[in-house]
Amino acid sequence: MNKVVTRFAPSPTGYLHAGNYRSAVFCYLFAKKMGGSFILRIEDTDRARSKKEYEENILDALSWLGLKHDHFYRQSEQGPRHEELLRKLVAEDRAYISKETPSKEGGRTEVVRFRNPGEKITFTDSIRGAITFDTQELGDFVIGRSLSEPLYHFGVVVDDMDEGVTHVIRGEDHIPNTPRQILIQRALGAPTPVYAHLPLVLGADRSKLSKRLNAKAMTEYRDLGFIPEAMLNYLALLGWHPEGEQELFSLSALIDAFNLSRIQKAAGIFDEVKLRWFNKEHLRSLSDEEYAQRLMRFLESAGVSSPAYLSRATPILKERAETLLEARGLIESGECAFLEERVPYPEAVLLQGAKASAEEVARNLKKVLELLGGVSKTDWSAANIKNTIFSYATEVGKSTVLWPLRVALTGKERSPDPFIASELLGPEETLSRIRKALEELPQ
RNA sequence: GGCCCUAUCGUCUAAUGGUUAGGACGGCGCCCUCUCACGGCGUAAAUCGGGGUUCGAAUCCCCGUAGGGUCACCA
Repeated sequence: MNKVVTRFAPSPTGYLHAGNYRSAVFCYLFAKKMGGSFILRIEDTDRARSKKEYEENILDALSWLGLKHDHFYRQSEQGPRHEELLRKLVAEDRAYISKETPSKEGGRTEVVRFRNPGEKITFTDSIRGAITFDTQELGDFVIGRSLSEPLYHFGVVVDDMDEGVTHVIRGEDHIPNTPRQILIQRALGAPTPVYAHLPLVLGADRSKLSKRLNAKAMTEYRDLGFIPEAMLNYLALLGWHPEGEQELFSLSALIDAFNLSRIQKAAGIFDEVKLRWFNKEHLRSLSDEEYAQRLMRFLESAGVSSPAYLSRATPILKERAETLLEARGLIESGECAFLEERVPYPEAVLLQGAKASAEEVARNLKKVLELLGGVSKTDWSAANIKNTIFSYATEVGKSTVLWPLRVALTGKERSPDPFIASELLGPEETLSRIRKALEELPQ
């Protein structure tokens, strides 16, 4: 069997949405699973609508997702080849120059039409099985505006042939295009690739994903603080399911598990809520260092400066934010500011949740100070701190110890627990803030 | 409208003739807990309808119905 070659062939006439990239994901996974190669082909034969900006966005999104192409083509650069084959078809009378009365603005008086033999075409779709069309009703469709201006169907067939594409994996909306393309293949003597038409990705309202109405550009998700691992994982599982119940996959695990036979036939809805779950999970599986790095880059690209305490805040952020944007929100709202400097608080807050007198709280904080003094600086971890304090706290009433301790450290009614706060603050700062709290209490 | 595709909890899906129809997200409830968050446990929730075939149908066939796609000198 020939080496597998798949291609993702978007046209740069707008920002691509999740459905488009889901096709790219499947093409990529299948090619890599089979040890084959993955082609990126920009279909820019419509010079009027194609824009460099959109092409760059596609490249940007694909590289963000980690889908590296093995070959890159720009359809507009195949002009001479397309013209050569278009002329060949005309010479063989499989196509002809047709006189037209332009039906709309800018219409030509001459176009190239395919001489349609009008036979029934049956092809086997790897996802849906046999599909039959009667191509009679297609008529002699147009394949070129002129001999030097090929149209979509012709360009696709020539390029797939020349690039050695063996598997065409694309959206279901291309099913009706397939018989025309097979007709052109036969006229050209080109092989017919294996077709796999993917179910569509729908918006929350069950309508087709549309850039204007309900779909974000892929790069917008990056700006919203989603990480590529999560997006890739989510996209792969939208319309495909591996054996077993595992849901969290890395790119290489996806390649390993992927196959065409477990692809869904029915359309699926793009659900941002589930995407958020994947994002949270993948964010958590990052090391603290990696997490801090990504968040720093995220803040930088948004023009926000990273606070000095950012890397220490990671454990807190990981627990509380599902996206990098939420992490940014926590930083900006001062959620972790206590790591930077002591946050002042009214005395009432210190006592509020303790439900105890100032004298009792002072006594407890002194005791905590004494206990913590016995913890070695090299063993200064949340677990050790908890062990050290907990039995005393339990004995005298947890809320009378832990609440004021936590407020002394974080200055807030609601915050991370005092153990993790102590760890992140370090021994000197922790002890100093407890002393400070004691000074402010009536003796 | 013609042609084509599809149909399991709200959503993503498992079960390829025999299961109390399973899992995940979300929802709800309980627990954990000094607060907030995290987490743990539990729970409600589905085979579009009607006919066949079969001892037996979510699964196979037919007919409906519903949804979607497509019918360009766009891709």
